[in-house]
Amino acid sequence: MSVTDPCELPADRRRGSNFGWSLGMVLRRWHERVEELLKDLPHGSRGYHILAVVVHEEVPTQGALAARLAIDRSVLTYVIDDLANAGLIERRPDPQDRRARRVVATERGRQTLAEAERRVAHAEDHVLGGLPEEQREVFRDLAARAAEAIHAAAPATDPCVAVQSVLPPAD
Amino acid sequence: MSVTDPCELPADRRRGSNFGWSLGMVLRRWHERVEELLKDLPHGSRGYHILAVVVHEEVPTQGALAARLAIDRSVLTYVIDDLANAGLIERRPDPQDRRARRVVATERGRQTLAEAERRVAHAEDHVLGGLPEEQREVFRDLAARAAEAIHAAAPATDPCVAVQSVLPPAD
DNA sequence: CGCCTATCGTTTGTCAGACAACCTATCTTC
DNA sequence: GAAGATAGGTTGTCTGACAAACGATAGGCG
Repeated sequence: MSVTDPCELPADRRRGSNFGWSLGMVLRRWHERVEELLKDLPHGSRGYHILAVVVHEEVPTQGALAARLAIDRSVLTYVIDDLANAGLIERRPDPQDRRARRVVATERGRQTLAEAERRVAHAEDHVLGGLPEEQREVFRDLAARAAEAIHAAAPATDPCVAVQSVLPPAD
Repeated sequence: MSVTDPCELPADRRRGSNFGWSLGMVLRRWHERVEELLKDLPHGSRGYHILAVVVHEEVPTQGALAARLAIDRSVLTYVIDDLANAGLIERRPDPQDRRARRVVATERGRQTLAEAERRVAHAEDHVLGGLPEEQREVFRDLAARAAEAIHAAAPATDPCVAVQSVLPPAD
């Protein structure tokens, strides 16, 4: 096993952009940790995100919630079911529109979220352990702002990308 | 779990740490874009990452490659198959160990990667369009370093996490 | 009012990717 | 050379994402 040490590559640039890989790596680890921590929160990190939005933001309907989190409506259905069964949120009929359901947090839900957030914050520090303290905050902040911007510009459509082969023409 | 958290969280994070969501958001968009751009590179971003490592780093064997990218060996098998079929890399028997295969890039593979990297870099700027120019580089850099650290500390095991319910005791 | 279309939430089915288990060929050790 | 370890490959299972269809209700319009 004589591996040329990968650390001897000084030029970051030479290795090309491994941004996608890096993000995937960090996210995967985040997921592992959080999923472990929130084992008995219904649907783990999924449930966590949803609960967080329900508690912290005033999101009128399930549809709006799906839009806010950029997840599929059909997913919301059963996650909310289970969060409701766990007594963390409630699904109430909207008096103005009987098609819609308003999702509100229970007190238990609020408590649970608070505890979950403590744990997740801790886990995140662990995940970002490779970065010095102050840079973690920077990273988190940049991620949040990048994500927010992406989410705002939701339609992923960008007609200006001319789809053309990466491959050089066959000789 | 005594909780006067030593690291008093800034009010910013009271809104809940949506770090995981943010990362997911950015990564998802990255994926969409890149997958589109590299449509005819076998296995898209997957093939891209593998090709990048094969070209830029001296990775001895398939197993080492899998370890480097932290992906499953069984995935490598067919991705490499297809990259090889596309004439981008070659799988050569290792003269020292006939079990092992050395994976080397072809000239065509190198050209293809160069083109792919151009496109991906462009796409990434687009994905990070919500951040001002100089912060994008910071973000990329932090991501890379965080990921590298995570990858170095590969075993996700952390015995210090006491698995305990997030939910408050049922009344 | 009766009809038409859009929207909300839900259900169902399909598909791809992740991962474990197993297999064969080869190397290493004793 | 027999036993166990390791490289690569194959197979099967399971999960999660997503599309499509559905019932219920709202709003517009004749």
